[in-house]
Amino acid sequence: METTPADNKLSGTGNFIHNYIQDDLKGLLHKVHTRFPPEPNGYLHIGHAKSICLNFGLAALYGGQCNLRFDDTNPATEDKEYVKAIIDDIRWLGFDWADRLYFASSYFDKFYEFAVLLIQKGKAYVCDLTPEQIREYRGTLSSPGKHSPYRDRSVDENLALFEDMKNGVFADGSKTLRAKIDMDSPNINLRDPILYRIAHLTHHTTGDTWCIYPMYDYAHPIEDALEGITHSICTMEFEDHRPLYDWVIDEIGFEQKPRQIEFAKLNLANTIMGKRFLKTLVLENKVDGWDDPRLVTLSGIRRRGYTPESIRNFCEMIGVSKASSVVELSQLEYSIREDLKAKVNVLMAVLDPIKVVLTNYPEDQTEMLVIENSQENETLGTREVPFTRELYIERDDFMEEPMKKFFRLAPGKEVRLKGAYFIKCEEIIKDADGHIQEIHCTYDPETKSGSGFEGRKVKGTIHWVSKAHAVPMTTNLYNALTIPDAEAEAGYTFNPESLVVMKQAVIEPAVRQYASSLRFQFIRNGYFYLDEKVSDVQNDTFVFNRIVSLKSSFKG
RNA sequence: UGGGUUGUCGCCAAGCGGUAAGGCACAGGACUUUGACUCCUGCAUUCGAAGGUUCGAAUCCUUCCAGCCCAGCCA
Repeated sequence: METTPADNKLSGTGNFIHNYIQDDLKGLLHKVHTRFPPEPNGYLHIGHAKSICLNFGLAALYGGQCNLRFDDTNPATEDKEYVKAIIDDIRWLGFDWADRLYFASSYFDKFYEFAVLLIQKGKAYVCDLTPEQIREYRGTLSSPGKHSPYRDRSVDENLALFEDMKNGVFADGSKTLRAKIDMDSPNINLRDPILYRIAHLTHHTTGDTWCIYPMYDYAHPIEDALEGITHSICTMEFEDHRPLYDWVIDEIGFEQKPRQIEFAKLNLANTIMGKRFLKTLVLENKVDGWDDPRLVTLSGIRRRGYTPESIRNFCEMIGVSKASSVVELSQLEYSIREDLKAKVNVLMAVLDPIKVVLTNYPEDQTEMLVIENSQENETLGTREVPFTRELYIERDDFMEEPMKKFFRLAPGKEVRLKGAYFIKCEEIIKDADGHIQEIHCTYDPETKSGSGFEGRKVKGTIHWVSKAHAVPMTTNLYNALTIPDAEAEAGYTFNPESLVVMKQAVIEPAVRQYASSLRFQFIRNGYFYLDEKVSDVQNDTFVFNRIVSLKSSFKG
C-alpha cells in the first residue's frame, strides 16, 4: 500500500515541526494557525519560498489557516513597491490567504496601549541613554551589563515621557522605551531590550501619524497573539529571542499563547541570497533588475522559467530541520526537469549553427516530416517539420577529429538526423583561414524515419533545422552568478560569464504555433522559457531563457 | 572565555531503546531516432569522538571535539 507524504506527516514521520504540532493537537490545541510575515523591504527569494511553503503547507495539512502579514515596523527600509511584489510572488507560488492580509502597522495603536500597560506594571521604562551608551551598558557576550541610570524612573514619569515620545517632543535617538528584564542575563536579548524607538519618518501605510515605532521583538509576539497564531515559525537566528517573545506574551497577559518554532533557513550551494549583494548587482546594472533570470529572487526564478509546482516540490523534497545545511543546485534542477518532462513540447533548435549541405538531395525539394511532440507524453501529438537540402546542425555535433567515444558527425561517419535520414559526412568546406564554412554530406533515402529500415545502425541521432525555414531567435544561457575569488573580501565576485547570449540560434517554424505554451524542451539542449518581457511573438522576435540543461552522461 | 543551538552516506533528511527509511548526486547495466526519459543494480556493520548504563544504544548518561547564531534605537 502506498503512502503519500501527507500520510507520513500525519502519522508522525516527517519533520520536527509536525511532531510538535501533533503533540500540541493531542493537548488543548484544536487548530493550527500560522503566518508568513515578510518585511516589505526587498524582494522575496527562494529561501522565503521554503518558509512560505512551510507555513501555508502546514496550515493546509492540518486544516488550519495561514495569514500573510507584512511586518512593517521599520519605515526606514520599507516601501509599498515591495508589498506589491511580495504579494505577486506568493500568489505565483500558488498560495492564498483569503481575507487574512495584515500589516503590523495596523496594530500600532495596540502596541502603544500594551506599552502603556507594561509601564504601569513597572515592566518598561523610558531611557535617555544614547545609542553608544546603550551598547556600552549592555555588556558583552561574556560579561554582564549594568543598569541604566533611568531604569528606576517612576511609573508616572515614564508614562508622561512615553506620551511625549509619541507626541514628537523628542529627537530621533534621544530616548527609547525599554523592557525592564535583567541586565545580568547571559542572554543578551534579555538585557533590557528596546521596545520602541523614535523615528520621524513617513510610514508607507500610516504616513506621519507616528514618530515612534515598535521593535520586532516587541511587536511580533503581539501580532501573533492578536491574530490567534498558534505556531509562529521563524528561522534559527531567533532562537535566543524566544525567551523575550514569551516574556512579552506573558507580561501582557495573552491567554492563548502562540508558540515560536525555529527552523534552519535554506542555503543553496554557490548561490548568494544576501540582499546587499543582490541590490548592488541591480544598482550597478550588472543584472537586468530584480527579475534577472540569474537571480534566485522569486521573480528571477519565475522569469527564468521555473514553475511554481517545481518550487513547491523542491521545498517539499529538501525537508525542514534545525541543522544548518547547504542544498545542492542539482536538487533544484531535478525538481524542474521532473515537472516539465512530461508537460512540454520538444522542438528542435540549434543554438550554435553550422551549415550542412546534403549534396544528393534535390535542390528544390521540401519534405514535411511528421515528428512526435514528446516521447514522454503521446497526448501532445505530432507536428510537421520541413526538411530540405540545406540544414543547420549544432556546431558541437561535428568533430573534424573525433575523440574515441564520439557518436555524432565526423568525416566519413554516419548519424541520424532526428525524424529524418541517415547522413554521412563526405567533405568539409573551409575558408582561407581554415575555419569550417559548411559540411557536405550525403543522405540515404532508404533510412527515412518510420520506414522500418534495419539495414544498419547508427550510434548518434542529432537535431537540425532547415536553413530555408529557420526562425532566428536569441537564447540566454546561464552560468553561476559568482565565481570564487580569494582576493575579494566576500570570497567571491560577479561572474561576467554568468550570462551567455546565443544570438545566432535558430529554431524550427513550429515555434510560432506553439509559442503560447511558453515552456519547451529544445531537444538535447535543455528546457527553455519564452521571455515575454523581451519577446514579440507577433513580430517573430523570440528570446528564450534556458531554465536548465538536460542531464548528460556524455563525457566530452 | 558567556548564552543558545546543531552534528546520521558527497548533499538534503527520516529515525524518539529493539538492531540505519527516502530523495538528490554518483557508478555500473538494460532500453533508446534526445549520450534525455524509463528500468534494473550498487552506494553508512555504522550514526562527531571516547567512555558508561542495558540482553540490546544513532536513540539514555558522562566527558570531550567541531560547526552555526547572539553584543542594531534591523527583521
